[in-house]
Amino acid sequence: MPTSLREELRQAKPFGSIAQEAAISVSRTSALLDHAIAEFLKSREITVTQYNVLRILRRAGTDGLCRAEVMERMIAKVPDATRLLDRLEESGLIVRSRGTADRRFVTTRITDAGLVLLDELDAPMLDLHHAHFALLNEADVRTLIDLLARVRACL
Amino acid sequence: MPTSLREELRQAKPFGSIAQEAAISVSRTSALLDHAIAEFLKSREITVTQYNVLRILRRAGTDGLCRAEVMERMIAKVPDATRLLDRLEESGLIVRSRGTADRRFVTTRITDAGLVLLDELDAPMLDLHHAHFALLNEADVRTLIDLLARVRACL
DNA sequence: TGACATTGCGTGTTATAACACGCATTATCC
DNA sequence: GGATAATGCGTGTTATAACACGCAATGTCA
Repeated sequence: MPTSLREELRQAKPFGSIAQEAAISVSRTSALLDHAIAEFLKSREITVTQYNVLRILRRAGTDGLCRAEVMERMIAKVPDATRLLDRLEESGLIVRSRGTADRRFVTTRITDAGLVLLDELDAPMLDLHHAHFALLNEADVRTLIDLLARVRACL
Repeated sequence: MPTSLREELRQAKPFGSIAQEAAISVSRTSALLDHAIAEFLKSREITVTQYNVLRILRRAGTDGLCRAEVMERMIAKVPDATRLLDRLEESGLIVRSRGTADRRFVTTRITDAGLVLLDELDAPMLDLHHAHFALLNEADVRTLIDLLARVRACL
């Protein structure tokens, strides 16, 4: 039997409603998952946000993406995109070049160094993800994914 | 049919594994839920983190809690607790007083102003939570809570 | 009872997030 | 085709997060 959320958060009284408990469950679980990922990525001198940007740019391939396209693919909203990309460029993991057709666009691409870093992280990250969901069988995981998608449908 | 995570994040290729898709689903859903809550609380000049502290202190009652006790009840880890409480004290929503028995402890209590603010927020917050899970019936919500608890069990 | 470790909290500093604004470039409309 | 608006991005500034360190109070043990 897994520990209850009330025990985890040392709550004496029950939640005000089941919807509230569900909302806090999602936040709490996400915080723990993200924290575990962040701790692992810290060993490679990279944040979760930076890691997600690199994954987006690897998917984009040699064409790259402009600033706004990268951001709309992010899991969480990032208002200060410019300086997030600045830091990745300083680290040599991405390069930027102003567009030729429309000079307002700045195309961002992942570098070889960025690709090497991501490739090294792929296996351990998959292991982490599998470990985090090890107590659920595949049907449970699919149910979870489906339920969460239905929550997002009205957001 | 709810939109798929791949569409939301504009991903052409499928996920590397179902565990990865589940992890990203949790993060994405949490980010959207938290963002909606944050936007609402912004109208009352308060952040989600501050709101959670106030709720913890309201539960604690007149005895209050020391800094560390508040933090272990938080949903997400907060390293800079002192100045978070500083800001709440400056806003007049909490008060702090150094302990008499053990002068290392600083007891934090919610003020009347803090209680009034929370009471005003209770109904709209419950409405928000119910709206966010409106597409799920009660059995679905309980399933979601249970699945997430099982994920946290090995974290 | 005095030296040492432990606990709880505050402070200083750096990095990042958040917000508003401004500049350059392109599209639109008369 | 020139004024105006819209778009995409960068910059300046303030607020908050994150990290390491230090101080004061208490516990521990010879």
